[in-house]
Formats: sequence, structure tokens, C-alpha cells
Amino acid sequence: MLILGYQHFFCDLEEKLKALDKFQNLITFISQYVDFTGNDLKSIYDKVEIIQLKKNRIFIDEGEIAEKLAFTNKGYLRVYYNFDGEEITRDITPLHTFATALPSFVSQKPSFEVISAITDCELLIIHRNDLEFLYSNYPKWERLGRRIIEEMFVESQRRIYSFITETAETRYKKLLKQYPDMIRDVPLKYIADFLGIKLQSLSRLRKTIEW
Amino acid sequence: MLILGYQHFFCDLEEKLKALDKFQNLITFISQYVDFTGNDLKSIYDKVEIIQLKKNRIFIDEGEIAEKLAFTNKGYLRVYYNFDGEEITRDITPLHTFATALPSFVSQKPSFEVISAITDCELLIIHRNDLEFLYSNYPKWERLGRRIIEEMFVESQRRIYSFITETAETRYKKLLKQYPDMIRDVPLKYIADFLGIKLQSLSRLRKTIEW
DNA sequence: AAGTTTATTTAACAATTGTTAAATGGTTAT
DNA sequence: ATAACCATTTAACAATTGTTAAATAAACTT
Repeated sequence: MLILGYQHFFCDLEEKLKALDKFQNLITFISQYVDFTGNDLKSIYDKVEIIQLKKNRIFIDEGEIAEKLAFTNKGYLRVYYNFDGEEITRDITPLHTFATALPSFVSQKPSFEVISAITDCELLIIHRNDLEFLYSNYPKWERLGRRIIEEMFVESQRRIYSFITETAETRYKKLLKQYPDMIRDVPLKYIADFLGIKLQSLSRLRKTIEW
Repeated sequence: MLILGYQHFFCDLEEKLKALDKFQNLITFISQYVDFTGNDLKSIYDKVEIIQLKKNRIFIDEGEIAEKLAFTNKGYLRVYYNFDGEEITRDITPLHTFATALPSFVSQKPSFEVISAITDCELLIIHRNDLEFLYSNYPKWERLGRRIIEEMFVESQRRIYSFITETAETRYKKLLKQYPDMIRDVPLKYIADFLGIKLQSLSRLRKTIEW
């Protein structure tokens, strides 16, 4: 009995260490924004769930109320919506960033956006209620939330500049440069959507590029 | 002396009442996001400065570190940057919203963006230090900041969808519908930039539109 | 391995938007 | 009022991107 207990403790610890290891990317990410001590971080360990999401599986579906926020530990997610019977991909999440159907997440209305896995993904999930709890009880978490969304907004504005000032070719080249792995792992139809052009146009453009 | 004192008190009060009146739009705006009591609001009255910015005057200049956040009480601001000797307008702020050169404001590095007045403007200004003070000392303000930036992010994503899925004509029509006043007060060259097309293309498009 | 599905490319033609240059219209300053 | 400046339109032509349809390539199933 004692030994079993010990055994259990041991396994538990091992599992926790393994989990902590999986939090490394998340910790690195949030440390850019707020100075967290080990103690601050503890407040989140219990609340984060680690899930594996297989390729093409849906993380948040159309019509669903978004209750989950994901941090992409491995793999690529995409955000799209159904438009005229077609899927329009608005975003491909780079590794080690947050993703959710934000309009639904903040308004708690049914989502028009779908989030699904482009490749097999490992996601760190935090539920909205837990996040709200953290926000309400730890000012540092609220600050973190604000800082992260500020950065996301700035990045979003950068993308708008790119639509205004750059040709599709330039946008593609810059994407290649910024996320070389993405092209390897993400089908071109999603890349094309992301760039705001048709798949065939992207294909033509790839052929004529001079390096 | 007594009378002078009384006079002064009277003027001061009147001025304060007048100022409060000017806060109405701001109060309405922030009340969408957080429930504020009169007391909560007091924490900001002293910190807000009301300025008049004449047409074409610059609010935040290139190279400057953005220290000010503006709420547009009257008039339109635009956000642009100098690209190849040309000014590229990324944003035209609708009435009663916040505007600053956010990349500079959050990073405290020199701004590549310029913010200037398209029309005569009345702006409610809050300084970054004061805002940081509010954020640090009143959780409600931090929450407000997060909620507002979340909304701005969602709006920004909507605009990215419009670049991906809509033609310039559709974008123009929707802009007209959403902000009918804007077209009256804002030169078309800025509208064209905002839509991501050239002035001449916008002009051609306006001619051929069927209503 | 053969067959099925999905991803990507190719090509011809259409539509949209950019480019250059000039004309017209409207405002502002002297 | 005239001149000077800025805003908008027009037009011809160029470049980019969309559309449709098909061919090829690659990945997945049985």
C-alpha cells in the first residue's frame, strides 16, 4: 500500500514534469510581455489542458460558442468561414501563438468562424471561464491579456498595410521569408486565401518568381 | 477679494461642467465595455486634456515616440506612413473612437506612422503615463483597455476578410453604407488608400456603380 | 499495385486594377 | 478677380488577378 502510494506519487510527479516541459513554449511566449515568477505561473498550470488534435479535425465549429483559447505547441491551425459554399481561410496561426474564434469568444455569441487543424496539432487549451477567473483575480494576467492582444492588433495592422501597398507576389515572398516552414506544411490553397488571391494565381506567381 | 474668489470658483465650475459635457461621447463609448460608476469615472476627468487640432495638423509625427492616445470627439484623423516618397493612409478613424500610433505607443520606439487631422478635430487626449497609472491602480481600467483593444482587433480582422473576399467596389459600397458622412468630409485619395486601390481606380469605380 | 481522391499546375480568355498623362472643377490666397 | 494650388475625373494602355476547364502530380485506400 505504501509502495503503491509512492508509485503513484512518482508517476504523478513525472507527469507533472513532462507537462511543465510542454509549457516551455508558452512560458517563453508570455515572458515577452509580463514578468512572471514561478508562483505567478502556478496559477495557470492546473487550468491548462493539453490536447492532440488530428489533421483536419475541428477545434471550434461554426455555430458553436467559443469557450476555448488555444496555444499552438505543435502544428498549424487555420481560421476560416463558409462563404457562398466555399471555405475562406482568413488566418493560419504560426507556431507558438494563441488562437480562438475571437468574435465569438469575446461576445459569447455563436461563431461564424471555424478553427481546424491543418496538420496534427498539440494544443494547450485554456477555458474562457478559467481565463476570466485569472483576469479577475490576478491583475498580472489581465495585463498579459491586454499586452498580447495589443501585439496581435499591431500584427493585424501590418497585414492591412501589406494588402494596401504590396502586390500578391511581394506578400508571398515575405511570407516565405518569415515562415519558411509554413509552405512545407500548409497546402497552397490555404496560403492563397491568406494572401488574398486564388490558388491558380498563386501557382502562376510561383512559376514566374525570380530569386 | 472675496468676490473675485467667488467669481473664480464660478468660472471653474462652469468650465468643469462644460468639460463634462464634452466627455459624453467618451463615456458612452466606454460604457459599452465596462460598468463604470461616477466615482470610477472621476479617476480620469483630471487626466484628460481637450485639444482642438486644425485640419492637416499633425497629432503624432514620424520618428516621435507616441505618448498620447486620442479619442475623436469631432472630426477625422488618418493614420499613414511615408512609403517611397508617398503617403500611404492605412486608417481613417471614425468618430468617437480611439486612435494612436499603436506600434510606437506600446513599444515606446520611434513611430513610423504619422497621425494627422483630415478635418478640424476636437480630441480628448490621455497621456501614456496616466494611462499606465490607471492600468496599474484600477483593475477596471486595465479591463477596459483590454476590451477595447479586443474589439479593435476583431474589427481589424473583419477588414482583412474584406480584402480577401470582396472586390474594391464592394468594399467601397460597404464603406459608404457604414460611414455615409465620411465620404462627405474625407478626400477621396484617403478613401482610395483605405480601400487599397488607387485614386483613379476609385474614381472610375464611382462612375460605373449601379445602385 | 491499382484505383481513388486531393493538390498543384497549366493555359486561354475575361475582368479588375495600375500607370501615365492630361483635363476639369473647386478652393484658397493675394 | 486672378493666379496658384489641390481634388477629382477621364482616357488609353499595361499589368495583375480572376475564371473556367483541363492535365499532371502526389497522397491516401483498399
